[in-house]
Amino acid sequence: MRIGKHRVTAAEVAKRAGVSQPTVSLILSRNPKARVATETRERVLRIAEEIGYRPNRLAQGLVRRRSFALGVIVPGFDNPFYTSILSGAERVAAEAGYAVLFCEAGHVDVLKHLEALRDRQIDGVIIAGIAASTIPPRALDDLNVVLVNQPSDRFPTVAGDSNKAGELAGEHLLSLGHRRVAFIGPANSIPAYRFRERGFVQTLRAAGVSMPSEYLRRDAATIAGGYAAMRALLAMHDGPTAVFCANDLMALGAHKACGAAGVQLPRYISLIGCDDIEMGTLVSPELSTIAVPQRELGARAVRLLLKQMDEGAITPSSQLLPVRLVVRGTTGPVTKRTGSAR
Amino acid sequence: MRIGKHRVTAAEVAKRAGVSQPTVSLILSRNPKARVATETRERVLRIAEEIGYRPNRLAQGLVRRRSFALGVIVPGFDNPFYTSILSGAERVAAEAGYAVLFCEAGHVDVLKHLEALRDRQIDGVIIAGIAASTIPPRALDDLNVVLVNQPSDRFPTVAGDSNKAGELAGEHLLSLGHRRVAFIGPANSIPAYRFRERGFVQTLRAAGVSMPSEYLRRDAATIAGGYAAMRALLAMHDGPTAVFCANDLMALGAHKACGAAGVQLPRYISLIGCDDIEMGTLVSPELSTIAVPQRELGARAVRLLLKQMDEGAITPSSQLLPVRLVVRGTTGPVTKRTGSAR
DNA sequence: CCGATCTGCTAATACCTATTATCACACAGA
DNA sequence: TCTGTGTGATAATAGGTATTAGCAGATCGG
Repeated sequence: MRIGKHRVTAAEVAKRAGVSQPTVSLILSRNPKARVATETRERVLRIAEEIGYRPNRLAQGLVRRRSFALGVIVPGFDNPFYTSILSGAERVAAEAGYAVLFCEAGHVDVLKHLEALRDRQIDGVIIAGIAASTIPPRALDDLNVVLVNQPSDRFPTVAGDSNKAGELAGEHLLSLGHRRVAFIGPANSIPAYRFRERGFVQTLRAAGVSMPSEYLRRDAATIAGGYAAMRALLAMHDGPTAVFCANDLMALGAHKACGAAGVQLPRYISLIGCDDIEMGTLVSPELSTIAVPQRELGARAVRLLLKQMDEGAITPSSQLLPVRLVVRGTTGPVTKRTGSAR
Repeated sequence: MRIGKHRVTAAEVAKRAGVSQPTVSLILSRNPKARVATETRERVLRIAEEIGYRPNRLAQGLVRRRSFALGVIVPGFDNPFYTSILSGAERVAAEAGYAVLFCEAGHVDVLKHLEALRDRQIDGVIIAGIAASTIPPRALDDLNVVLVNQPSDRFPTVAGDSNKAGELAGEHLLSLGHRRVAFIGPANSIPAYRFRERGFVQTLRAAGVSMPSEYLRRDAATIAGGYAAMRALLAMHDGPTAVFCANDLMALGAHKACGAAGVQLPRYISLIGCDDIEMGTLVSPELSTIAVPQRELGARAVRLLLKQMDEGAITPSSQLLPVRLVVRGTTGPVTKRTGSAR
């Protein structure tokens, strides 16, 4: 095993400065209770700087029972939505001197990840895109947790307003005159997707539009899933004139299915997604969607976690971030033809 | 500051088992040199299991001078290429019991990241997408480093065969009859991009095709960069009939620029990228590209790192992974018209 | 001149594990 | 009985920091 060269320790700084190690520690940790002569402080700081002393965070963590590291658990990297969250989280964490231990569920069981994080005396965990209800409650005992995009009465949460997202999508399609409207969502749904669906369906119902059960398609929350679901809708005799997808990835799959079937968007079908990932602007026509502030979700989750740790209180607060309708090219007024354009 | 409940320590296991803490440590760490009575071993293991003992990795790291954590530094998450690498790396690392500290350059300076990793007694670092030559050599002293997608005589590397990628792209375009061929690449280039460019240009030259300097466009390695570069090419009087982009992100930007300008692909222009990210299959026509095994790059980088650490030797080996031409919809035979289709 | 208070620092210890040296003991051989 | 040899455990310590209690000396009030 390769071992790095001799590390500079606080004891070494102490020796050179002619003081004791605790004095160095007191000065470096800027403990306000510490009374240190200005002259001594400056000498120690100078020497520490000179020989490049940096406290060993492992030793620090051991004695302070704090590792200055956070864990972020996401379902996977296939969906840019989560990588953006991660990106936002890492920025804030790094600025605050925290490391981010990143865990992809799916590769390794979530429980294993949680155990590994616990072994590292992790200071807090952010869970995004995984339903907390699927995690045994005691696996999260004594852990600082912040959930992203799902409600909880046990942990603080940061979420985009999923219900509102569904409403906006519904209102938008209704305002364009659509009445035969379908929904494509994932099979075993995490809370955010359920809310999007609910807000959508309720908005339709409030307008007197009901969604037949065969308009409700469930498949994997991936491009392929959206593709398959849209194919099924296109194959119907009385297909919808508009489709709302639970996330942009599925919407892009649906977009592709329309392209493959020669169904023009938005002429024959209006399509709207949710998330606002960059990929949506690459396809033609560009994807209409509901924008969710992904980076901001990650950034706020970390801030909330840090705050929670400092205060020591688990205040199940929940932040709901606003979402925004983004009209691009895949939604348009309903046409007089039948929805099925095959 | 919130502190977790009493942690189960080795000392506690020892007390309950009626042995000393070192005995527990010897048994749990499966030290082969340790001679322990079978009866004692089983008792200790049973009790450890019962009360849920797990060694504190910070304490372990302190004494063993090893943290069982790796750092991965990537330029950012905008490019799925790097998230795939990260994903591959995380899988292998997690299976081997290593944590992945993930660092996004750009947010925080690379040197800051490296210092932070060092403070955590990191066991090794994987650097992807950042030219090692831009990092002060001594910032990497005494660090186990593996570079991804760039050559080095100092560190082991894992890379896709970038030169070959350029050659494949060149051969493909030549075989379709193209002679007016352009290249779009990033401005300040990391090595992989330079090799792609070189392989491409040399292949053309070997076939007697030279690339005029105005066909060589440089811009940011993003969608926007590719878009701008392609716009410039489209605006030319004698534009190219085929374009090779240094990565898929730029190619997708170029794709979009063609769409916006009403230039049909591949009828008026053939377009080929490099990387093979999933987004390439979403656009229509789908993007032809050179596939680089991204997950495999990440996975191998970790394996190489682990091997290097175990052996204690810095053997600057380099693995070159094969790349593959993927013909989709954006490349086709050259037509008789002039390349400029505006 | 004596206790009280303050100042600036250090001794001692905790955090939790891994590792080396050593010890008590039993047993075999001479 | 004494020496030698395993066997199975432990004592002691290291690893690098933070923290609490306390100490020596100075200053001060009475």
